[in-house]
Amino acid sequence: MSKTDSPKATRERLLNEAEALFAEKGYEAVSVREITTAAECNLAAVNYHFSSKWNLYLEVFRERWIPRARRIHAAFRESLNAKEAFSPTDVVEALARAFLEGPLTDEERSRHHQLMAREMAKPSGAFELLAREAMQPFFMEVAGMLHQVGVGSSPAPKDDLFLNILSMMAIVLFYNFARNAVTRITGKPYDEAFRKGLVEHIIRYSLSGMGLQAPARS
Amino acid sequence: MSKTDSPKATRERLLNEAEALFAEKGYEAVSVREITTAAECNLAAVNYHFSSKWNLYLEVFRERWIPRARRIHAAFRESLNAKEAFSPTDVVEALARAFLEGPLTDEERSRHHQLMAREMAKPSGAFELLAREAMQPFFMEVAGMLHQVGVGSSPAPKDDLFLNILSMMAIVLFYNFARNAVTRITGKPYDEAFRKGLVEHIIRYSLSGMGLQAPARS
DNA sequence: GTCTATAGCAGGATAGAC
DNA sequence: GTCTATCCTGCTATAGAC
Repeated sequence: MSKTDSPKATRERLLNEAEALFAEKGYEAVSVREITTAAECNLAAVNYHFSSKWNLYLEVFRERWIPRARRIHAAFRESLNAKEAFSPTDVVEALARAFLEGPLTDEERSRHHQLMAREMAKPSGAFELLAREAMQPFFMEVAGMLHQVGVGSSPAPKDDLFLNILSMMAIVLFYNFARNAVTRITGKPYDEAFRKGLVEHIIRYSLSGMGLQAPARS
Repeated sequence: MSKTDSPKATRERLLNEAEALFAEKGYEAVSVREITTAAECNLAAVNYHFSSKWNLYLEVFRERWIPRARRIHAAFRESLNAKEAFSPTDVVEALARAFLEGPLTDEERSRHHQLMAREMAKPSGAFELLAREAMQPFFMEVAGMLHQVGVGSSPAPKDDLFLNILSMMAIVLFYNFARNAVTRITGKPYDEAFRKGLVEHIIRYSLSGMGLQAPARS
């Protein structure tokens, strides 16, 4: 890349390519050479801009993952604030839509959940960041909302509410990080049409799972 | 290890330690040196017994993962065969119990699902094996059973049945491969008591999600 | 800020003694 | 079957020219 590109261009390209590669293959499976080649810059650029491969990884979470999580959370809140009052059903639907057809492009969604799944499988330094700054607070916020509107009040313990939300998130995560497997098993391509059907499925499944709606069919 | 150990001992130890390490860290993050140290044998043993690190990885699936999957599937069938007739509810419950309190030890369960999650996130040569030999046939078997007893018949399309089963599997997978994250978020240790509660939760959530049971509370 | 060149080390694999 | 010794490749990281 020529020096006439905007000054931060290299750093930004490195973050982009690094995120894509880390999401796809995992930290150890990606080499600095691979990243700098993809970013069309020199091998030494990673150490210049981020001082180490490991810190580049952390920076991907700080500068890309967390802001994106916040965008999703903001989309969720907005769609609820658009209503004057909301029901538990509204919360679940807003949640599913924010994560599955919210502000992200499809590729961003895939990356986002792949990185998340990898950190959940084997938490590294990045997981603490991710949990503290995004997951934990958002999880509590949603739990509070649902509790306030009557889900998870007695006789159902709050523990149950936690598991209900977790299970819904588990489904959202799964369909995003395991796209290859889903395609292989269902035999259907993971395209726009499939994703649309998924959103409906997940909303219905989660609502019923949480006991918020009578089964659609008996 | 002394030469007086049974002849296959080294090979078996290698498979055991390799599986544990691959499950915990992923293929690339584990070195042959790490495996042979854990197995208390010589560095060259991997190449002697398995010819390459990659083939050791595949062998872990062939000789450990697939047989274990079959044990789970067998436990599932047995618990249904014990009944003279079974309902859709029985199928879901048998499914959950086979995977969550079936024939595996807790550590085996963790390994099993970690390896599975890794292959689903980024399928390698092992995924094709795993899908063809275990997941795909079992998935079809369960779908057939549920369809036969009336789930997923019209007006609900069979596609919906597929997603219903997938989502249940997604939840089972999640709670096993993301134990650290679950513990971090819920604040509860992933112990025997927690697991018992999980089984009940997953059965209830999945049954309702599939529209098989009225919500337990309204 | 970007490059080349290279240090320094860890990785997988193999040859050959025992 | 198991070991030691070693090859060679690829890795991260850094020094220093431009």
